[in-house]
Amino acid sequence: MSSTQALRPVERSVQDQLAANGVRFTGGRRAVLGVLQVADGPRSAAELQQALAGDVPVSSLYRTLTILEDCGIVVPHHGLRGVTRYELAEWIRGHHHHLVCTNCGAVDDIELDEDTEEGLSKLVAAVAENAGLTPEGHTLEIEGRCRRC
Amino acid sequence: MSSTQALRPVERSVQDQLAANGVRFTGGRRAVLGVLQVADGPRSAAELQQALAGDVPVSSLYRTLTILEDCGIVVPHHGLRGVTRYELAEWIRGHHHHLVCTNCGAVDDIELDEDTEEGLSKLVAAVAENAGLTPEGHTLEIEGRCRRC
DNA sequence: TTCCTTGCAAACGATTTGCATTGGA
DNA sequence: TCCAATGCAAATCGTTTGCAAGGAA
Repeated sequence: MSSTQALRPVERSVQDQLAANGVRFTGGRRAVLGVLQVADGPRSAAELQQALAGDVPVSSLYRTLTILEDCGIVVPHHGLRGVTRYELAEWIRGHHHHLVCTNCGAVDDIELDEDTEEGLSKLVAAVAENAGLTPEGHTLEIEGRCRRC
Repeated sequence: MSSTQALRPVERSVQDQLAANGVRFTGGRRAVLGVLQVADGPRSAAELQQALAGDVPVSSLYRTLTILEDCGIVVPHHGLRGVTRYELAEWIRGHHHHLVCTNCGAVDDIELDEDTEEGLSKLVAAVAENAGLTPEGHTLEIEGRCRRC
């Protein structure tokens, strides 16, 4: 079957982005992308491996993640205990922030309402200018105990 | 000589805090504290080792950092490539945020003015409550190219 | 003397890399 | 066919831990 035909818009954009870098959109990469698309927060290589039924070697996972990061499809998030978790880039997933559990390290996405986010952006711009630096982005993390902890 | 007499206020508080945990304020711990006091951003174990002239074993450094963290003297910051950097806790260093260079990974401290910080705190409280989580803290990171990059 | 602290080396967990094989355009 | 992609195993890197020696109260 022609997988090109069945592509959803996001996958189409990703495929284009990969193609622009001379990289193929293979089954393994598609699978990782699929998990990240339905995830409610960043995922580590180990978590991805589990989500993918466990028969994917870690080396391939890390290579996939590195490629996707280089192509601007995913971004890394460095959380508790040196574990790196990945999530879809902002142009795919939208801008958002994180709730980080200080106990178990779980990370959940949150979106701020428009007014709040606009206020935050202005704040960031002002502070960055003050520091003589061009802001490329910002991250707000709120720390606390998640419901399970 | 009596080192107790020469203690600056910060060191006095730290000593008290350590004593409350049944922990001594030894030379090694004093040295690490000294480096962090003059640092303009979080420092990793490797960076501390270099700053300390290199003759301190890493295991001791990590143990020192763990102890200081347990006693609430320093807090960890997880940055690029899974490296953990430590900085003095807020009650010593004051509440602040970070400028992170997207190119070289350097982290600089920044302080927001009072109004801005108050606005941010309210925002955090509102968002956290909305998410059913008690906020214990927040981190705002502004990303961009630092002056050198 | 009694613990706390330190040093050294081995152990660990996350991530990376070399190399041979597989697979798609 | 040709080069990217994958699997496996070994290597690396940051960090942790067991154990014996050193030190302060």
